[in-house]
Amino acid sequence: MTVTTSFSMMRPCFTGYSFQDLGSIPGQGRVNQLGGVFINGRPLPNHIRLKIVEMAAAGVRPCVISRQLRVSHGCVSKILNRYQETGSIRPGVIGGSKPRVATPEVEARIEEYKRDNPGIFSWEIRDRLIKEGICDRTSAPSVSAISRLLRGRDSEDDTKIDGKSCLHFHSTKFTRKLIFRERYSLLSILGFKELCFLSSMRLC
DNA sequence: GGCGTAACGGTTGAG
DNA sequence: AGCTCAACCGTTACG
Repeated sequence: MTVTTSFSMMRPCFTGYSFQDLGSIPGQGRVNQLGGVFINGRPLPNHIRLKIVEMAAAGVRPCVISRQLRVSHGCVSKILNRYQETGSIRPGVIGGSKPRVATPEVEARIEEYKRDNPGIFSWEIRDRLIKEGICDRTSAPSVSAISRLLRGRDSEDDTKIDGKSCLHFHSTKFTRKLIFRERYSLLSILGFKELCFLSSMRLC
C-alpha cells in the first residue's frame, strides 16, 4: 500500500522547515535523544510526517520508524494516531482563538446598550450580554470585538447619507469580516479544493 | 524492548 | 501596537 499526498494534506500556511533551513535560523534547531533535529513548538516538516505514515503503511514498526527517522516514539505515535483519526498527515491549526459570532441580534443589543448609556465600557456590554442570556461566556464577542464594533459605529454616525445612518451597512460589514475569518480558518483545516467545493455547494 | 500517554517548555495567532 | 490566552507542537519520562 502506498500513501499519496493529496492537495488537502498540505497545509497552506506551514510547508515545513527543511533541515538546511535550521542552520539559517540561529538557536532554533535542537537535537533530541535520538540525534534528530527539531524546532521546539513547531510541527515536523511534511516530508518527515509523510515518511512516518508511509513506513507505517508498509508495515514498519513504530519503534523502527522512530529510530530510523530520529523522531521520538511519542511523536510517531501521535502522528499515526492523528492519521488514523483524520486521514490527514497535517498538523492541527496552531494558535488563534475561536471566532466569536456576533449575530445581528447581538449587534442590535450592543447598539441598544450604547444608545442607552453612551459612556458604557465594552467589558460592561459583554457582561450584560452574558447576564441577560443573549450569549454565553464562550460565544460572547470579545471585549476588543465589541469596542471595534462601537468604533465602527461611531465613525459611521459621522457619515450619514441624506440624513440616514449607514449603520446597517457597516454592521453587516463587521459580520462579513467574521465570516471571512471563519472561511480562512476552514481553509487551513479543509484545504483549498474542499473549500471551493463547499462554497460552490453554498455550504459555507 | 515496545507502546501509550501525561507533563513540560515552547510557538502561534485571534481576540 | 502590544498583551492575553487557549490552541497546537515535539520531546521526555514513566508505567
